[in-house]
Amino acid sequence: MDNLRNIEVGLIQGQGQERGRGRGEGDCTNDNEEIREEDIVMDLRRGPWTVEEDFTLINFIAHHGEGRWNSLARCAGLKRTGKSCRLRWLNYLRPDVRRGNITLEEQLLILELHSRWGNRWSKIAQHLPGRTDNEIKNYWRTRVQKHAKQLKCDVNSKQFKDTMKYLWMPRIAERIQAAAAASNPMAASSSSGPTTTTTYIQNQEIQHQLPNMINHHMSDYIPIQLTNIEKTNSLNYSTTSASSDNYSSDLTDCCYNLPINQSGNQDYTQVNQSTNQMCYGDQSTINPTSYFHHGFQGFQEVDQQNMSTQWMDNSWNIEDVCFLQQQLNNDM
DNA sequence: AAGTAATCCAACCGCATGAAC
DNA sequence: GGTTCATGCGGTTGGATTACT
Repeated sequence: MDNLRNIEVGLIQGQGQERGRGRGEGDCTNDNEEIREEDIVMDLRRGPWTVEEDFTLINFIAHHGEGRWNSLARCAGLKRTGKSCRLRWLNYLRPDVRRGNITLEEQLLILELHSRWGNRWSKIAQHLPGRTDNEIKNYWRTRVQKHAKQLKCDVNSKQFKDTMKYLWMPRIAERIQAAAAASNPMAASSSSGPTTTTTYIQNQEIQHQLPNMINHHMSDYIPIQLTNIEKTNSLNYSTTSASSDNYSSDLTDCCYNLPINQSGNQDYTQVNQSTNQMCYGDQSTINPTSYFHHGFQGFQEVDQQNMSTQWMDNSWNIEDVCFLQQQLNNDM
C-alpha cells in the first residue's frame, strides 16, 4: 500500500500543479495530464469484467493493497474507473466474499434487520459477513419485493410488513429449527435455537440475537386449543418437509403454501378471516399468528407421523392468490 | 426446437459526504 | 471558504440465464 501511496503522491502533486493554472497555459506535465485524462475517457472499458482484468486487479491489490481506486486503476493498467474497480473488488473478488444461496438464517436476519433499519443495505451487510450490500439489496428486490408486487401490496405498507412479521419470519424461523432438528434431533429439542445448522454469523451481537430472533418468531406459535374442525384441517394443511436441503428456498413457500382443507376446496370462511387479518392488520379479530399457527400444527403432525408432506401439491393455487389480492384490493 | 417472458445479479449511475488542497 | 477528489451508499439498468408456451 505504501508503494501505491508513493505513486499516488506523485499523481496528486501533478494534479495540484494543474490546479491554479489556467487552461491552455500548461507545460509539458499539464499537457500529459490532459492527454492522459482524455485517453482514459476514450479507452474506458465498461460492462462485464474479463478474467484477465480480474487477475490484474487481484494481483495489484495483493501487492499494493486496496484504496485510492482511481489511481489504482491507472497504475494497474486497468481501463476501468476507480469506482468500477472498487465495486468489482468489494462485490466479487474479495477473498472473503461468500457465494451461493442466501441461507434461511441469513434470510431471517435480513428481514429482521430490514424491519429495523430499512434500506440501509451496507449496515445490514455488516451483520452478514461475506455478503455484500449489493447481494442483500438484490435479494430484497428480487425475492421480497416480488411477493409484495404479486400481492399488489406496497412493500412498505403495514399489511405487507405484518405479513412478513407474522407469516414469513415465523415460517423461516420454524424451518431453521426444523432443519436443526433434522440434522441433530437431540440438540434441536432444546430451546436454544439452531446449534447444528451451518451459520455464518460472526458478529457477536447478532450471533447472540439470532437464536432469540428464532425463538421470538417461533413464539408466535403459542399452542392453542384446536377445535375438532381445526384439528381435522390442521392435519391436512400443506407445509414443507423442512430439511437442510431447503436452504436455497425463498419466501415463495411461505407466501403461497397456505392452508386448505382436506377436500381440496379452500375453506374460504377460514381463509377469509385469516387473510383479512393478515393483510388488514385487524387485531380485534383472529390474530394473524393463528393463521400461521394452523400451518405449523399441520407441519408438526405430519412430520411426527413421518408422512410424506405434500408441500407443493397442497399449496395454494392461483385462485387463492387472486382471492388474497382481491381482499387486499377491497381494502385499498 | 424456437420464440417469448420472467428472473437474477453484476455493473453502472447519481448523489452525499468528508478530506485535502 | 471554495473547489476538487475519493469514497461510499442506494437506486437502477441491462444482459445472461432459465422457465414457459
